[in-house]
Amino acid sequence: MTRGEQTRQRIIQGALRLFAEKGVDATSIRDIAGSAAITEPAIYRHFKSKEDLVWEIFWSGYRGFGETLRAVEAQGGLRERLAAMIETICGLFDRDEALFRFLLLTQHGQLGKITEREKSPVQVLHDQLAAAIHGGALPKQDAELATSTVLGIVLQAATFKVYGRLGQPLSHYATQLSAACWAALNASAPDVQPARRKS
Amino acid sequence: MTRGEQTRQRIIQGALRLFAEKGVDATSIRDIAGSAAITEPAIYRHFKSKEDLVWEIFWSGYRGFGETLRAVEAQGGLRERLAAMIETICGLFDRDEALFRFLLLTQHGQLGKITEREKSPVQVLHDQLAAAIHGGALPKQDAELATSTVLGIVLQAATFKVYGRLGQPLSHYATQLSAACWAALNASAPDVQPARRKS
Amino acid sequence: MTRGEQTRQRIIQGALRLFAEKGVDATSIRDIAGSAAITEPAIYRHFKSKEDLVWEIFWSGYRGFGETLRAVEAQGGLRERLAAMIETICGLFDRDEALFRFLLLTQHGQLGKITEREKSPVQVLHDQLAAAIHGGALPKQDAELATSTVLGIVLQAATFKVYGRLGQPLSHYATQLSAACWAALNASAPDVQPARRKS
Amino acid sequence: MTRGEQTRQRIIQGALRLFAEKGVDATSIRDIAGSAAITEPAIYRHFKSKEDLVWEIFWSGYRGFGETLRAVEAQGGLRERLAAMIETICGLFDRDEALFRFLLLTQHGQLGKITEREKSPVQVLHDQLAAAIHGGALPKQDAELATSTVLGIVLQAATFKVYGRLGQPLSHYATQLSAACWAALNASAPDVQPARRKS
DNA sequence: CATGAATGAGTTTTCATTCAT
DNA sequence: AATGAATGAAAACTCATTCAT
Repeated sequence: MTRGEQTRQRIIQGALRLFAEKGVDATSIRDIAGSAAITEPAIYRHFKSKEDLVWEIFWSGYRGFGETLRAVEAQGGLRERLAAMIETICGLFDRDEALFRFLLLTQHGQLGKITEREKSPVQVLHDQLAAAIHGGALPKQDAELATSTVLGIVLQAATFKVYGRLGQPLSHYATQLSAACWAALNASAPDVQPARRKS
Repeated sequence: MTRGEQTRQRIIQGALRLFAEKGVDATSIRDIAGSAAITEPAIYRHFKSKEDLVWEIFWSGYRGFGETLRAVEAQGGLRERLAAMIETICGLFDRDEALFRFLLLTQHGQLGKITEREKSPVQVLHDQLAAAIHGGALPKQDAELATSTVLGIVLQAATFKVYGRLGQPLSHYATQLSAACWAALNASAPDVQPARRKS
Repeated sequence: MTRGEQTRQRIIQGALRLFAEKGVDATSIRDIAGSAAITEPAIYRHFKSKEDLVWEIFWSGYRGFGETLRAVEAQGGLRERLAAMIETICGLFDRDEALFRFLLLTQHGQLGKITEREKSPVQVLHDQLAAAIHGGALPKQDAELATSTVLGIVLQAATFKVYGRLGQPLSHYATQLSAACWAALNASAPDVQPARRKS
Repeated sequence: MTRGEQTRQRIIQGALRLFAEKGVDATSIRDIAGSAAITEPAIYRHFKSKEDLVWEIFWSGYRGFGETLRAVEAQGGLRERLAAMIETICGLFDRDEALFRFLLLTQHGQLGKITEREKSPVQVLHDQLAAAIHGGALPKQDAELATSTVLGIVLQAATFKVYGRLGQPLSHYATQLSAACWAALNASAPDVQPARRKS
């Protein structure tokens, strides 16, 4: 690894930590330079702009996440694949919480820039579920809503973990999360009237 | 409503829209002043600082949200109350998407400032679920995780809606969402081995 | 004159002096702020950007110059009008050498931005000469070249004055300049072979 | 020509083009390096500093210009020599417009550095005219003003050419320019009252 | 002879905020 | 209740230049 590449990595790691802590906008180039023990202009030898730096970190994480998800063994039933995916996600979270937090925080600003739809983790999940619904492995339902549900169950747990509402590493909850997802995906058609609001 | 109060409302509405669109940090006092058709210093007659403005909008929305949730008729079984809550949340989203987006986006920065734990919407939900688990209306499980699951299912749907992945108003999906939540909360203990990852 | 307008004038005067001395690029906003005894950001209350400031000074001077030229009494023969114009130009130079120098230095960067052709001093001169040529008051010749010649004679004298090659105020040379211009405009067709170069 | 010398020439040519286009201050070392297809520090192997590079290009052009002018055959009458000089200048312009533009633009900043007065093109012209005035070949007049007039007529034509106000190569206008110069130099004493300005 | 990496000083510009009116 | 003018601090970024290799 060249000296330049080392510096680049230090910038990325420092930036990632700061972004996860304070958010992108609240992190200045000066902060990042400090965290990588270089001067501010040195950053511009490695990244064209702050925006570029953010995007590079975001996309490499997001795409890497999607690729890891896609690499989950395709054999076994959907139930098993789902469990594997969720376990994978939990593992990624536990291994690099800063990256995860950054992705969660930053998605709103960056999602619009993605053109390559196929490599996004959301899309990987969606395609699996859509295929299962189409193939009869899951009850007929809106594939987008199904994706949202699984994603929500897992990501909200990650968020709770970040805020300290969950005490164990996320992986500890993986089986419970996948059971919850599986149940939600197989929920029978609703037959209940919601209670009325007061007043 | 006095003239001052009218201005104050214009500031809040303008700020809310901008915050939801671009985020708090990317919105300047100048932007807000422009959106309320006043000058920048005039804002300081109504709010002590930008931080104060953000907090005031956040907290009134967050608390109002919690109160609305708590106002859901306490009678009826948990299933019905849950359905009512979810329908309420979906309704709030559809009625004021900007506020909802703002709350979602901003929670990370503001949640730490909340001292009054009991009024938060998360807490309302948590308390209901914890009581149900304790009372046997739901299987034994971690109440925090249960809260996370319900919250995740609903909020992720809202997020999907924001990104245009769901076509209908959120209320349209309310019954499906509460069915999914109910199923997830009643998921039987897991008995499946996840598939192994490739390589 | 309001306080703001006073500041604006101080900025313009300071900037003009610095621009004439060192050129636009070599003059920083900090320099200008210093010369107007205010802080740097205060400039931005009066001008949108440095570019805007430069343009505003340039165009108001350039246009004012054109207007003054156009205001020269239209009666009298061309000879008299030309003399009056040249005297006017010399007077303007002597009255505000910094402005003149700035216009001379800066034209290369700004001339392209001019849309309103009619108010430019060059155009005023051109139109007069073109009319005279067309009307027979001057021998048939390229009007652009005629304009260039008159302009060159006068502006180069101004340049020489700036560099200290001419000792008197420019006005002192006005009659000589206009005699030279008149002669040049009436030059008979050339009948001379240029000498050959050595080697 | 060694490789080093080739690089040096590429730097000079690239810099010259950029300087003529955007001006010296607006051209960065990075721009120049790019235009010569080398890296920035490589420039410092050939020139001590940016200032040095500018000066070297300026002075070699300016001096070469003076020398070329001085090389014009000394025999023949003044009229012929003047015509030859002007034709030479026009030729130089047409052959290397970038150099000419650069000299015109940059003179203001560099002229002060010239110590060797005698080789400058302005001085060559001045000396010829001064001798002619002194020897009676031209009417008595201020030699500086005479120099200014000839210079102005020619250089303004070059400027008009640069701005596209003249359509032909400059050489095409050479005879007309020298006729104009000759006439201007022989202008009889003025005997006209300038018209009065309006109001 | 040339490069990759870095730097100190500086650039223009924006920010949240204050003050006199 | 609101404005015009101003400010201190900081933002992102560029510049000419140097140094080790």
